[in-house]
Amino acid sequence: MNKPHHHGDLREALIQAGIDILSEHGLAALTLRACAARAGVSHAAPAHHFKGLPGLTAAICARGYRIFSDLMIEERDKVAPDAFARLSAICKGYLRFAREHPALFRLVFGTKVDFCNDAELMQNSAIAYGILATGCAPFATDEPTGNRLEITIWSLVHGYASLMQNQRSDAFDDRDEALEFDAILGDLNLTLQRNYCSESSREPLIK
Amino acid sequence: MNKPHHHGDLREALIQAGIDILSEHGLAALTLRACAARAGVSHAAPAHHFKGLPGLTAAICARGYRIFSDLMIEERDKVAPDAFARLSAICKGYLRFAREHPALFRLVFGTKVDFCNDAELMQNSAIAYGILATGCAPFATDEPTGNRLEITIWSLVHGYASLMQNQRSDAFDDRDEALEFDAILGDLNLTLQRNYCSESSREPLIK
DNA sequence: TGTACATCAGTGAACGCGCGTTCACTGATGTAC
DNA sequence: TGTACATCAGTGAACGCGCGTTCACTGATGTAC
Repeated sequence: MNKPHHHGDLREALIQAGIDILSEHGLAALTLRACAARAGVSHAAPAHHFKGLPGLTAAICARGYRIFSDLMIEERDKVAPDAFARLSAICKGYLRFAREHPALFRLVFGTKVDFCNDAELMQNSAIAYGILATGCAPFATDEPTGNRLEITIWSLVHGYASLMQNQRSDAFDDRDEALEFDAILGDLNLTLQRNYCSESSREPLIK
Repeated sequence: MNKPHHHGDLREALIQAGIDILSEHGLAALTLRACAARAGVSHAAPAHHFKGLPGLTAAICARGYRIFSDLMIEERDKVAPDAFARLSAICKGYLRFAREHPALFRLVFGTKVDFCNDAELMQNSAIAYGILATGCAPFATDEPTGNRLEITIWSLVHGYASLMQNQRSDAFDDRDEALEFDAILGDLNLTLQRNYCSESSREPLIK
């Protein structure tokens, strides 16, 4: 049995090949043929297994969300159980995902993948967003302020990650992102603490 | 003279064709051949005129930055000369660009275009970022806080625009973006005003 | 004012490339008996 | 335990498609004289 006809775990091999290709050659290089070649199978194999390119990219995207979640959880569980420290750590994981997996970040937040037809993908993305939402929860007091706070933090960290990745300005050159983002959150800490520490001082947030 | 050999303004026609294609069919549909067909010229014409696809996309990207700047200026000049109102209006223009020109937004902030080889493009992008920076300036007191404040606002509005555009969560369904983002900035107003109104209360921002 | 000529913008046919898809096939797997 | 057979994962050749590029060309423009 030197060359088995059945691969064994073609699915996993193709997903991993896709992740590697994204990492080495970027989003545009993610094709059925490239993944097949990297996994060492014929180029018709992925089309057969995933029912076309959309199926493969959806699977890779789902894996991307798991990597994303793992990074946020890893950072969060490093720090003491203080609400602000934990939120800050989750953001650190978010930024690590953007920095360590730039093409995967673009895939996951891009328009290339149709989410609706893949249950695993929808579930994994919900889990990832849930981690961030849970990190924000201690600071939220009521609707709609609570939801708005979550969106504020999310926008902030996502925008920072995107701009950092695209390097669209000298302002983002050569900086220690994790440290700087911590400082940004530190600036906001004032606002967050108004929600967190005191019930009565809520109304300035609603404006 | 029913069919002149020389087009007259091929450059402008191709750029406009590209903008239209982006708007109607998205980023992936932006090709030399599609732009040529839309502009009514042979498909070799844009390759000839712009020295290949990178040149054409750079020109379209430069135009995108001008549209972007125009929207921010238009909104800014609508409101009274109050620093916070003006900053808020500039952000409104930023969000309008993302909503009204989603594919162009993706082109302008994506990785498809090489900025370094196009002087007009670099200049137009610097102008656009300058508008936002100028809007932030009244709230900045000193370095590095001033620069960090600019990055905070920029990240916030950019992240909000990106997430809104990608609709990656129910949290972004069916909302009045301009209104909500105003509320978000309103939440931050507290922090901004600490910088703006009072010189002495500066140090909590540095943390 | 008119003629000759250089320039050059845009043409259209041809090329090679990588892509996703299709399809008859092969050979390993696993079940029924 | 052994045999027959259905299933199905992966093969490899072929296909058509749209892409960017190339290149000899055509015809309008504008300048020199």
